[in-house]
Amino acid sequence: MTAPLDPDMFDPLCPSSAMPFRVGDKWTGMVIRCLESGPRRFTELRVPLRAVTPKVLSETLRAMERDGLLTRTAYDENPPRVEYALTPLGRTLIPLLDAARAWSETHLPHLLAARRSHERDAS
Amino acid sequence: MTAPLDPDMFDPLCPSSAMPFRVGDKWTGMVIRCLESGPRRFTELRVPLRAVTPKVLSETLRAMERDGLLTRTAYDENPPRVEYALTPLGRTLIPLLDAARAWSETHLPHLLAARRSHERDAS
DNA sequence: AGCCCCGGTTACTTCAACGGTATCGGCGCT
DNA sequence: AGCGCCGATACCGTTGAAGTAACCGGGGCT
Repeated sequence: MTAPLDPDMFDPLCPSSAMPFRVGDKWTGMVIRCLESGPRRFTELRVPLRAVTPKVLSETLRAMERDGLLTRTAYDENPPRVEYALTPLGRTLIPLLDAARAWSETHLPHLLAARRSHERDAS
Repeated sequence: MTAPLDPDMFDPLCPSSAMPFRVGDKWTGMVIRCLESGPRRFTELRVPLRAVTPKVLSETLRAMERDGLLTRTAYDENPPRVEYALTPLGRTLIPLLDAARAWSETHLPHLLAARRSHERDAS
């Protein structure tokens, strides 16, 4: 068992939504970050990703499974238990996420400043 | 003047549309690649990006200008001339595009293979 | 009986991105 | 006069991702 996920891992105030790049669908990158440290259950993923409705999360997970980025393992227990785990292929995306994060830390403020100054022009 | 752009720089058969990441809007990454070697005119950009309608291209360019990724310079000549050039900020995205391309060359075939095998399951 | 848990699904709606076609203004060329 | 060039813009339609809200089944607990 790995440590619990921080509910504020993806602060709504985090400007990641303004990042000029994306891995897969809107939430794919965050799912990878959540699974980086080990397999997680559906409900466990919903904690840091509480902004994502179950429908969208399950769509995202099924798309990632289809693309071989993660595996879905259902255990025939009660209550039901399903675990999602990154595949080696999924893990190859982690360096890209790291690069994206590093870019954001360095350059995103410039981009946002440019955007704001254009908003001022328009007003 | 830089060398003319290859009309097949973005082959429609190129699986870039299946890439699991994106920089900005759909065409932002390709615009950066087009401007990497120097400023380009609107019509010049339309050659390799002939799959993009002028409307969408101009939207993309204006969004990038707003975000400080490129500059738009209009010369008061006849016929009109407008040049787009990457800013230093825009150039900082090039290493990310390189990383994305390297990932695709190495791993995209695996992803596409996984996707195809799932299609087989569904059929 | 009634409620909770887990891991979703279903139906409906909203919204922005994307795309297609047509058109514009100013000038020069023939 | 008519056409073409350049760099767009206007109008409209399509698409697909995302969001909202409600619900499901099977078992266990009280």
